[in-house]
Amino acid sequence: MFVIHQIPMLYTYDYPHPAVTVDCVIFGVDQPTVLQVLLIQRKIPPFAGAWALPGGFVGLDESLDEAARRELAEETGLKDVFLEQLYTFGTVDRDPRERVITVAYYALVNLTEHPVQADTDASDAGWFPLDRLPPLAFDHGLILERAIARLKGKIRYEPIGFELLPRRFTLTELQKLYETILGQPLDKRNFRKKILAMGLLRSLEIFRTGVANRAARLYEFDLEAYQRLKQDGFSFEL
Amino acid sequence: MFVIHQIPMLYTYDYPHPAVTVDCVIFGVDQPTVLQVLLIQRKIPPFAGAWALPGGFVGLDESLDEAARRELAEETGLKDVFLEQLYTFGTVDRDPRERVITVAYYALVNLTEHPVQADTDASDAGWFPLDRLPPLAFDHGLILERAIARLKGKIRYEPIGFELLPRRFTLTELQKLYETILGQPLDKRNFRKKILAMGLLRSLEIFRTGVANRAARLYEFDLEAYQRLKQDGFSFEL
DNA sequence: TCAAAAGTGTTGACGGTACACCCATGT
DNA sequence: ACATGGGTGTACCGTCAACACTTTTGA
Repeated sequence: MFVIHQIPMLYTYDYPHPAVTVDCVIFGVDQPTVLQVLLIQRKIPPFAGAWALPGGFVGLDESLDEAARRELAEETGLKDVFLEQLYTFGTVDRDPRERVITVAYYALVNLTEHPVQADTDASDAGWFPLDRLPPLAFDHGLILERAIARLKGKIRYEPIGFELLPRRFTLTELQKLYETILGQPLDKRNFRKKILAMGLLRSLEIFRTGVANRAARLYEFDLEAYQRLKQDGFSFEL
Repeated sequence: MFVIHQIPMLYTYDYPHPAVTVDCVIFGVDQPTVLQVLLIQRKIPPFAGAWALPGGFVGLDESLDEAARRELAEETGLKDVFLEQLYTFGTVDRDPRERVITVAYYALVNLTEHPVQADTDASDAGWFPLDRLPPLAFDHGLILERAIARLKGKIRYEPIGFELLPRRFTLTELQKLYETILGQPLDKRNFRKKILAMGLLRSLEIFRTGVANRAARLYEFDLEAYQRLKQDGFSFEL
């Protein structure tokens, strides 16, 4: 049985109409700093039981960005996060059912301030560290790979790493984050010098106490300062 | 009248199906170095008479990349060029007829070796310098802006500028190209030092003669050398 | 011989990297 | 007192930017 959905009144053109979905690669970190991705377990075929990126079909009355934000909220409860278009995947046989074109987005989330609800549709959701991934449905492994590459590239010259941390963080936490994403150790003194010299961090008179060592000073990312500097052709580097 | 086109047999899902197109931003240069874009004049509404990016609908049996290459060949005769996905545009009212999602690509072309045929469909095509653009149909102005930004960014850290030049070129031609794309003058001695030090250029024993000044040495881009270096974690810079 | 572009080196400033020790805190 | 992570400065080196004159060629 064919169901024709929402054909607009003006539609008089003999053009193909594929299905279009948005999928979201959602990165988060927890302590100790491990990069993780949010996956959802499929309940229905194809790939029933396999894990997949959260996502869904794009409505005719919503933009791609809106669709991505809606799906994100519906399936994980996340709102107001850093979200950016990644790439559009459109090979012919991505989905065994019919031709599906997928616009992939990626999002950065800090787990402490945006707790992720297991999704509303009663399918399982879970965080997976990048080195312990289950087999993924469709070509989602490919999408994830591309998202990781983008994250690694972008984090060097745009201050997006802060999205993954709680609003207040220590310099060591920030450094650990960079080390996990870039996959290489960084020199502590050089890292601090560089990041502080940029003038993007507000240093607070608050310290992380209750640990079995010297209390660490907390910092906040100073968005206004960043926007001011960016206008004068300032470039964030490493 | 509704025309339902190529509904696949497996199609039993009640999901919206927008139209999907690919559009191509094709950059070229001519002498003296001016960056130009290829545009096509529309014959039919909407936006009849206005200029637009070449492009067209994506078939259900071809990938997005294939569709972009096909449209490029059909409308301009160009083949085997540097082509890369740019961004996907999906706001709701981009096209007054119906919901259309457009996957934009950009291409770099050297005019001397790939002469562009006025397209086959008997509509006019033409090159426009970036500072003398006609009003563009749909949101093609937006797409073009994004393509320019991408080109400016990418040319600094990937050796794609060579795609715009003939196979053999002088260092001054290369420098002029970078100056136009980046929109700033570069120091001649520093530019030569840097670009030659990378070891990506094969220096030839051929000279550009017949000009009213000293003959300039010609160079070729050495693709093999680049691929070798890239594997060892080499990074092209400016 | 003139005009027009090709070609070529040096220096100083700056930023990046390498590197080791003392301090504060809780157990 | 000890274990754990917090916090700090310097010296060397390489890279980038600034800068001007001589050479070749055709008109």
